[in-house]
Amino acid sequence: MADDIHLKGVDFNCLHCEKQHNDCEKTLDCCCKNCFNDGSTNLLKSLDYKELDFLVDGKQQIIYKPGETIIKQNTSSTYVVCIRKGLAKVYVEGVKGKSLVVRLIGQHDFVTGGDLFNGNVQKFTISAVTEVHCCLISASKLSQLFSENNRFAVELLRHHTKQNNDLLNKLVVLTQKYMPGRVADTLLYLKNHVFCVNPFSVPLTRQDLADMSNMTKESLVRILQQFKSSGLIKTQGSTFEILDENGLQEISRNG
Amino acid sequence: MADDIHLKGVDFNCLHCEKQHNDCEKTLDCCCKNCFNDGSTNLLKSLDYKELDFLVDGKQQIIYKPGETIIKQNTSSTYVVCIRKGLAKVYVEGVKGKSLVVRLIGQHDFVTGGDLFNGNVQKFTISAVTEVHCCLISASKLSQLFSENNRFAVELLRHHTKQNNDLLNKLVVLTQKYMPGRVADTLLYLKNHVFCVNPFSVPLTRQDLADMSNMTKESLVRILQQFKSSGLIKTQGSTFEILDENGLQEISRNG
DNA sequence: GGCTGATTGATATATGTCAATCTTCTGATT
DNA sequence: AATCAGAAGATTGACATATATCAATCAGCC
Repeated sequence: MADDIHLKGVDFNCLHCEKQHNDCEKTLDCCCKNCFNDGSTNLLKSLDYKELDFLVDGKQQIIYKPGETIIKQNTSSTYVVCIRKGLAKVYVEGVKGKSLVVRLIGQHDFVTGGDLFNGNVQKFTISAVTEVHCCLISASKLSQLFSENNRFAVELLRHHTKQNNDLLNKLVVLTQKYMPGRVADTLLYLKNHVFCVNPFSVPLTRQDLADMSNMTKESLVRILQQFKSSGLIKTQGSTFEILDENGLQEISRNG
Repeated sequence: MADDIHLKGVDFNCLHCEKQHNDCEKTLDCCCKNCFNDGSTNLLKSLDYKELDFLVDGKQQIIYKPGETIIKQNTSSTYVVCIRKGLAKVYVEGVKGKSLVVRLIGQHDFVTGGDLFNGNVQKFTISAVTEVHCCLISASKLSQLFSENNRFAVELLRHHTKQNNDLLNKLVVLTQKYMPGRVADTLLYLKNHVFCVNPFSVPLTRQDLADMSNMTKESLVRILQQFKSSGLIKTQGSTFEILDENGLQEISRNG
């Protein structure tokens, strides 16, 4: 989720805000061109400035309050969402009222999938955990770029492929590991892929963490207590500290 | 998996076999141009003959015996596989020796995903259930087509999006439904998406069916017995007949 | 006839459910 | 700013149950 980007070309004033481009690049906070940077795929790098301008022209910048729904499962949407600020959860509303949190998205994450090119409905819900500033970009603009720049199409396919692989992995983790292994995976995911610092503060409820690990909140709490008394982690309210990452990885491996 | 296709253009002799094009189209058995027909996305239809020729030129046609591995998880591969004949299973080799069958592929199915554009390794294994005739096509050819034909890139993205949605659905089914619901889903999948006839013969072991439903073979057998005595299905060895599809769907819904 | 796979049964266990208590946060009131 | 009340979330415990495991028998098939 956090990755430095290198814009090609010379310095210029950002067309979408009053700052200098250098400021935009530094803060990664305002200029929407920075939205198209995904830690793993970096969709941005295959587009030049002209193409970026085309893409971000007419985008909508929206602010959501904690708890608000950004995209609702089973409604159709032809937007690509990219997060400028804040944390949101992507989850599937399953059977018997249960939810399954598939991933967390934060600054510069990019969400396609669901509908987009399918004409069907979204297969997941995205809702704001903290206040979220994000941009909505029309999907049709993406496809228009494909013929001009086939590297961009390949990047987008890469992005989808990665999501696919992540889902396959989640499928195995959630169905074949015991609870301690699943909680260990969730904790390692939070530390290494979402917050990227060690004592980290999680703006999620235990229920959310349980929905990420496919178990009840009671079970999650019990496993956390076990980890605490084994000296693997330290928790204080919503603050978590990983004390023994190797230990957690061991537990993750053994399922 | 079964879908009629309509090739555009006038009749012609197939360039890749000795038959007339009309025969190829009818039997869907020989001409590799028919490989690029996926029941749901129909990748073929966005390509013209020149582009198809480019794509299938230099493809490899291979035959695999039952049980043979076509693509092995954790090895890299830059091929797209399309099945000309036979049945294969796509599965993930998970933890503690467990396998999870993600989907079955048959005639005219198209498998991307895994590596392809990622430079990484495949995240799943494909192995032949019956004798499989398939074509391997170099992935780099696909990306070369993107700039000439952006509809093709969109179709490929659709294909990926559909796979993504299927995986999300499988995630919910396997984690949130009880065993009867999961077995019902597996049976309905076999009848409606794989074999498409009612009394159907399944060349899979009970272990395979259990791996599709995320349970042990013993549990699977027990559920099947329950379904039999409830009059929902009839089984005789590897032959299954769905007697009460609505009943199965009801069980699927209630988890 | 022996091997592989299918079925059935008895038992163990991981995990969920339900209920009670405890903690933390929030927001209104003074 | 301090206090308090209420609510929402977190934790703990006792119990229920879905599902796996292990072992034995049965059936089909080169």
